[in-house]
Amino acid sequence: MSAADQIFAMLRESSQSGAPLYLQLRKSIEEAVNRGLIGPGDALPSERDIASKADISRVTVRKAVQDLVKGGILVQRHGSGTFVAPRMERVEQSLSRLTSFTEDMARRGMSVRSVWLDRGLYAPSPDEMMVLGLSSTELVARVARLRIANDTPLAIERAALSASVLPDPEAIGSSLYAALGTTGNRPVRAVQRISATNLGDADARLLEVPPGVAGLQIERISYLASGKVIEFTRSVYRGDAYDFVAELRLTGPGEEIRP
Amino acid sequence: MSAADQIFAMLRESSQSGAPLYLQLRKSIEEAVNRGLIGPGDALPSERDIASKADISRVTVRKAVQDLVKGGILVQRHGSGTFVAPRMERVEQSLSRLTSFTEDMARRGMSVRSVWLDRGLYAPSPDEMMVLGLSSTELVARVARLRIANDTPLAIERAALSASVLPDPEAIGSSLYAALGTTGNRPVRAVQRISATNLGDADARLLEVPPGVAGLQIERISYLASGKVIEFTRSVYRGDAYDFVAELRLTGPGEEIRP
DNA sequence: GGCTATTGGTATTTTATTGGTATTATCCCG
DNA sequence: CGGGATAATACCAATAAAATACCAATAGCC
Repeated sequence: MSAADQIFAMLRESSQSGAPLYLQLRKSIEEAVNRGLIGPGDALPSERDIASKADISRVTVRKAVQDLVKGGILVQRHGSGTFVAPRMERVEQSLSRLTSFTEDMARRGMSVRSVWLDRGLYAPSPDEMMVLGLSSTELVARVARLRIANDTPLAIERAALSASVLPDPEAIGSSLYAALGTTGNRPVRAVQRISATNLGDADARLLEVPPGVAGLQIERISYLASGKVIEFTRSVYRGDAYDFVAELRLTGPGEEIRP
Repeated sequence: MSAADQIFAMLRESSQSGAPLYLQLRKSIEEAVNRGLIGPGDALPSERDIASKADISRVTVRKAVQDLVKGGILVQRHGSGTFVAPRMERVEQSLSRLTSFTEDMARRGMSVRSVWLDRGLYAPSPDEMMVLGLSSTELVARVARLRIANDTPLAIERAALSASVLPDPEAIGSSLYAALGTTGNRPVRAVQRISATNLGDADARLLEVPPGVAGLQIERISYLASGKVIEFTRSVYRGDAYDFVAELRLTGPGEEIRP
């Protein structure tokens, strides 16, 4: 059975799903590539061949193929054909996003849980008054938790918010942002600072590592659409067990595709 | 059980409560999002589908959905569907910006200079052969330098490239990327990994800090348009004197949903 | 070298499905 | 009795999915 036939076989299997045709086809091709049925440099059948064999329109085939070209999985050459892109390593698209802790860990197949270290209303510290724009008569809501993946403590998150946007810290569910969303106080922008620090005694004990071990420290200030500061967060991640991955892209001229 | 079914299951559970229908539905959807049963970018069933399955009017469904849209939890696109709102995403940062140590420091008003630690052609290590796709007969170009701002050593950068793209490491001027650009080997994409590490003896001595101090470690793999790996870099920054700032923002609707 | 079949590239249109809106009926509570 | 919240009906408008027809570049043959 030829590699091309494998695509059609997979396509027939999924033909009951009710999903859009181009999505089914895209998935079939993607799988054929991922399983190595067709390797880098191999040619796909022509768009017209795929269309007639699968009994769908060529434009629909094209839509599927185009998506994969945009994703860097396939390469097309006018007048020549469509080929599997000759790359050695494909980057998951999710890497381009700075994901939340829970999402990120779930993607790595880890079970995640949190332990509350602190949840309550306090008189604000001078720092908090300044960053959050509070007066000395207002209160600050502090939320701190230990994040645990597969029974290994990975991070300590400490957030400070104005009590006016989070009057009842005890009522937070699993997501702080979801709780803010229901009251219409959703942040739309944030500035984040990543640095390295040696863990202090208290934090090291919580993270179950010796004091002095390197940790990633992330400070974040979140803003509402109005520009008002809504949240200040300082998190510390165990340096040996967690790291941040980012994908960068250069845009502009010179993006010609290799012959 | 599909994510959509989860919503209906929760809805049935609460159907005895006597609360208004749209409140029950709103809560069901909210919980499904908070628990991660449906993640950012995922589509909800159409309003008509929800209405018929839950056996309530579409306007009632709409009332519930609208509340969540106002709260920023969901996003609707006319003619397209209802989706879970995207979370904060990283603002695109140009490759040159992150790598250009010189520029970054100049912006902070510091004088910058570099000291070459190593520049030459070597037989590749197994790691380098694998990442760069070299055979054992090819050579690898290694470039290492100590970056100094205001007479304080701040970072050690070690890069490895195929000798075919950088035949003469000695000829590099101030910018590695400029040297690559002139030979047509400009990277268009890079994947970068940020983590924390305790500095070893050698690196600590170069950076003039005690051994064991926390450092930011950045590993980067750069790709050409063809997908070929062109460069592998590992840099260590002094954690106490340098940090990375990233701006995040909430992207609006209209982005491509998971290819 | 030039012709031609074959390849990908593009514009336009049709149709089904989606969210958006105005109007009306109903219930509860003061 | 009225006012607000709740819910249902019927219709409008935007979008995406898919098909048709045609344009343009490449490869390969003569």
